[in-house]
Amino acid sequence: MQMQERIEAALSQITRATAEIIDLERIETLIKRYVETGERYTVKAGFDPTGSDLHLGHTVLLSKLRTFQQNGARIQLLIGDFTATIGDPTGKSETRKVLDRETVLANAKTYTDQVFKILDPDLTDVVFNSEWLEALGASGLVALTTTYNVARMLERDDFEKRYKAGKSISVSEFIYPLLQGYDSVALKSDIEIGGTDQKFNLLMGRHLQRVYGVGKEQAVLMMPILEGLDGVQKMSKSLDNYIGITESPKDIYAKTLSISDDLMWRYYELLSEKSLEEIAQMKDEVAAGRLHPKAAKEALAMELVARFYDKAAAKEAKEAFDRVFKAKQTPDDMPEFSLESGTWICKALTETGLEPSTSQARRDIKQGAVRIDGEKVQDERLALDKAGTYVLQVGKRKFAKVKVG
RNA sequence: GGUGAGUUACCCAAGUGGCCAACGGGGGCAGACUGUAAAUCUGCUGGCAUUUGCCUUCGGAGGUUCGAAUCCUCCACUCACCA
Repeated sequence: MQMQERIEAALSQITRATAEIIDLERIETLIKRYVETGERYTVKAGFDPTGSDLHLGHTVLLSKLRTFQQNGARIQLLIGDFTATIGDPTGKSETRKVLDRETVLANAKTYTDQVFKILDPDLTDVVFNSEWLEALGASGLVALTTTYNVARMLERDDFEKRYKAGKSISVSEFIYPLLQGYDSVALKSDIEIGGTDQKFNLLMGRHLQRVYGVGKEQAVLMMPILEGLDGVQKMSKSLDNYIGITESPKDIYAKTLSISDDLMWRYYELLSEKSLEEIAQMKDEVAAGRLHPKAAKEALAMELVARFYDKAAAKEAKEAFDRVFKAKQTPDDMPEFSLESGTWICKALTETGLEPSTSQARRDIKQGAVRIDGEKVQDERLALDKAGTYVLQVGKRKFAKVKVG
C-alpha cells in the first residue's frame, strides 16, 4: 500500500544515524496521521543566542529538522534568550552575563540567517523563551522547582561527575533543566530533538508536560554529538576544533581533509547525504584497497563545500588546495604587507601576524619552520634589506606576502 | 555557624625560603615520516632583548627576609565533614 510505504520511508529517514529515540511509537503515530490527514505536528529544538557562528556540529541537528519538515513537521526553533543568562551546566560554564534585548535579537538574527540555509523558513516558528519564562515569576518558579528533587537532579551525568570531583555546582544550574523542560510545556511540543548530551534536559520536558497536564508527552530524538577535528572532543568554537558553515570554501575543504580516516566515516554518517548503504560500500572498498582513503575524504570535503556554497566552489577549493599542497606552490590569495627595508625577520613575522611574539618567532626560526620564498631561514638575526617582494612562510600553512623597500 | 583541606602557567598537576620562568602529563606549535591525514619519534611551549641579560608570573592585598610560589596577617573563592 502506497501510504504505508510513505510512512516507512519517512521513518527510515528520520531514524537514520540517531543515537537514541524515546517513544518511537509516538513519532510513528504523528507521521501516520500526517500522511493520512495532512495534519502537522511540532518539533522543538533549542539554541542559545550566543551569537556564535554555526558549525557542522549544529548542522547534524538542523539536517534532522529539515528531514522532519519534509515529513510534516513545523519546527519550533527556540531561542533560549532567558536560559542563556544562566548557562547550561556543561562543567566549566560560569554564570553568564545577562544579555540585553538588543544583543539577543541581533544574535538571533545572525543565527536564523544561517539556520535558513538549511531549514525551510515557511515551516519554522522562531520563538523566544523569555516570553513565558519572564511571566512565570518567583511563585511560578518555586512551583516549578517543587516538581523535582535534588537526588534526581544529581543523577544528571554532568552534575554527578562534578559533585564527585568536588567541583562547584551553582544552584542556578539546577534551574536550567527545569526551565528548558518548561519550554516544552509552554510550546506543547510533540517531539523535541537535541544532542545526546541533552538527554537529561530533554526528558525533563516529558516530565513537566506530564506534571503540568499538557495532555501529551513529547517524544525525544537524540542525535550523536559530532566530534571536532581532533576526533575526541565535541565540536565547539571554544575548543577551536570546528568547521563553521560560513567559513570560506577553501577552509572547509582544508579542515575536512585534516581529519583522521576513522573520523571521516563518522562525518560521513552524520553529515553526508549519502545513504548508510552507500557509505558502508565505500568503507568496504577502502578496506579492500580499491579506493584510496584520501579520495574518499576529498569527496566528503567537496560535498560539504557544495552544501554551503555550490559545486563550482567545491571544485575550485579542491584545485586551489591541490595547487598549494600537492604541487607545493604558494596560495594565490595571501595577505600582503609592505615593510621598510632592513626590517628584522622576527619583526616582520609579528607584524604580518604570522607569529604572536618575537620570542615565538625566534623559536620557530631555530627549528627551521620559517621560510622566505621557500628557503629556510637559518639566522634569526636576518634583516630584510634587499628591496623586492617576498613570500614569508611559517610552518606548512601560514603565508604572507611582503613588499620590502 | 564550626572544623579541616585547597587556590601554581591554556588544562591537570609537582614544588613547602635561594639550584624556580617553576618537575611531569595533556593540549598547542614546529621538524621527520606521510595522503598538509591519523599513529609514531624528536624539539619547543611567559614577554622583551639580533644569543647566556632584563622584566612579569604561582588566588588578591600587605608584611617578615639579603632573598618568597614557599613563612606571617588580612581578604576573596572552592571543596569535605559536622550543625
